Amino acid sequence: MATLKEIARKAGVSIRTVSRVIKNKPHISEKTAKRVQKVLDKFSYTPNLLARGLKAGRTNMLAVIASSLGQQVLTKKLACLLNTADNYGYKTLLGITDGDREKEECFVQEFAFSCDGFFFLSKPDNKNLRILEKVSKPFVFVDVQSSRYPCVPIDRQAGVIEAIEKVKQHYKKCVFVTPSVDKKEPRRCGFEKAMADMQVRSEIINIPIGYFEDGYKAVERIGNFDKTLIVCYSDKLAVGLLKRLYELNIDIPAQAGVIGFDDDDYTEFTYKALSTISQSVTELADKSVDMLVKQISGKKFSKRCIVETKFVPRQTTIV
Amino acid sequence: MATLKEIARKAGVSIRTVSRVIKNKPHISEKTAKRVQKVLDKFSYTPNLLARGLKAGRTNMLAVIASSLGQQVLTKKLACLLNTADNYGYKTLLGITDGDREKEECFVQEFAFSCDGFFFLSKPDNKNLRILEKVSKPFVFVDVQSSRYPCVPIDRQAGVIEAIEKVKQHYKKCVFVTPSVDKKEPRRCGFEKAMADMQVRSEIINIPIGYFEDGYKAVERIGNFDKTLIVCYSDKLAVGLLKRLYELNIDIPAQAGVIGFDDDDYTEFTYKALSTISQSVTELADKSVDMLVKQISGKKFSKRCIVETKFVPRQTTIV
DNA sequence: ACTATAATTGCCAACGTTAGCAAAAAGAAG
DNA sequence: CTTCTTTTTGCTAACGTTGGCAATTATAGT
Repeated sequence: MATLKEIARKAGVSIRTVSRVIKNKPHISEKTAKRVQKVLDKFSYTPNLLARGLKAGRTNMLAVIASSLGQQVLTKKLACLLNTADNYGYKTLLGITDGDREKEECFVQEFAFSCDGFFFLSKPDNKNLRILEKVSKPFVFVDVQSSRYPCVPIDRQAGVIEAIEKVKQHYKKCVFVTPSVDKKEPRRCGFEKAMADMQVRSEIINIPIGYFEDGYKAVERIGNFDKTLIVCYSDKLAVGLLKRLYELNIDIPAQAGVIGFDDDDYTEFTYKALSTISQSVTELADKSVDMLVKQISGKKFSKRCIVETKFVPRQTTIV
Repeated sequence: MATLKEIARKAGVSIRTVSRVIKNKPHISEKTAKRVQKVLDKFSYTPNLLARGLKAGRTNMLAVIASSLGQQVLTKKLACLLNTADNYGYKTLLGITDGDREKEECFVQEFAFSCDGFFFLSKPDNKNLRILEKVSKPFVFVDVQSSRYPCVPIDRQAGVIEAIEKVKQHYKKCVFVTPSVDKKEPRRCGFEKAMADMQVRSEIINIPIGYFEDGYKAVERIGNFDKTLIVCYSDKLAVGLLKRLYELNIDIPAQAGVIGFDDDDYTEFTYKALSTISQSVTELADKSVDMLVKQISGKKFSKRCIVETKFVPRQTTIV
């Protein structure tokens, strides 16, 4: 862990000269450059990024604030974000908040000087917005809809509508299972819009959370299965539900069709491969990183950039 | 983003005094302290951690170098690590290498000054060990067995032996399905040891990778199912396999028993809940963080600290 | 050989924080 | 009103890097 100063001494030149070699700046003779380079290599010099960051006022690091790593899609988004950021030459700090706004605030403050910008994999909120204002660093809300702040939302509503459109003719009744009570939640809206132009019975079932178990239990509340299409808020929900349908010996996809959301990797290998709605995670990452990097470098950028979803029909729906 | 200097000016005192207030140091009158605190609050001062780190030579950050975020267990380990580190007062840098040793090297160099120590969620290797020596920062290999370096290995062998012991009396034949060709791989060793004292036929089936699909395909190579116990290298493998067994209408757990490894969250909700071998992820994180923090603070620490596994019997084995 | 010009190199302050030490102010004792 | 002690406060250098500017050296032109 040699410093510039030590290298300079060993090479018999000044710090300034070593710095020039490192930064590949002109105004240096080839001979000196070579000699210095040799010493640099020998001691395998690594620049101190703290010092650099302090001097430059920028660090080439981005921070990701996420609420958890429990959801597979979320992890996928994170992985893509890191990968894309790396391709843009940015390293990454990670803060997991467990949904705790205090922690979120704390991370933002801690990271404020150590990074050039923030990604939020959680919803905006008065608290984090106020903090963000204080630290005045660029930020992007990933997978969030907002009219006021830079964001890259996912069009879940369209995904649900597309899926239902593609399979509706085979079913006589449609059920939407969701843990969200928010009437504006996009998946729910999608379901309701799709129902509007259909002559079938429909129902919305609210369940506690969105976990496997809740799906499993939700089956009892759906009642009879006679060409019933079950649209689920998440894949986890759908997979739990699927297990109960197996136990009840219900014929899938004839008696009951099931559609999940997220395209988790295991859904292709449930006993009946789950039809689901997939989000383009790489596109999400690309757009988010692009938006943040543009902000950082002061370029023009559009504050909102929608990512599409896609219906992936498999064995739990009739095509 | 006010600095000490600005605060000092606004409060009409010197930098040194402000610093004293921030660090809660003595030799300051209560009156002055209060006045300064007020200004600090007003401008919501946040210390510049780059400057602090530079001065102090330590940053209260740890770096995690992981090969990928694709595996659910790996993500769980990462999440626990971050959480535990946070409880110890350490923030975290994250580097995903995709198994690329070059990238690994690059991350270590980049993070060298920005963190106080490293976690490796990947195997040791001449390359990373050499780099680590150069940067001379403490490190811990998480979920890795090594006799020379600080590590927290998981006793997979014992897990497999325990699981087979508990169910063996019900089966006439045992099969181990693995993507690893390494004869020393702990799960394989466990299988072979367990077989040694059994009067049953046994077989090891090697498959390309360890993904769902490979498990699905492996079924054809197992042949007939007459009280056959299938022990899998991973849950993904087991779940893929399970799907094929469903399609072939094989009675589980009577005709075929299946045991996975990892305890991924979806395994509880496959059509037959998967019996699996679980790793204590929190214990792994606790021990790893403890080991690294002790190293950093120069305390004594044991270089090796084994984490146990536990058989979780569910519906795919006869108990 | 002697300037004039160009090429190469080095000094130094700054980024924001910290802590040792010295200076100043306040209080106590004579 | 001194003098001595104690408390409070401020000056300053350092951490490693960077870049402006000045200083030095080499090169060319007379």
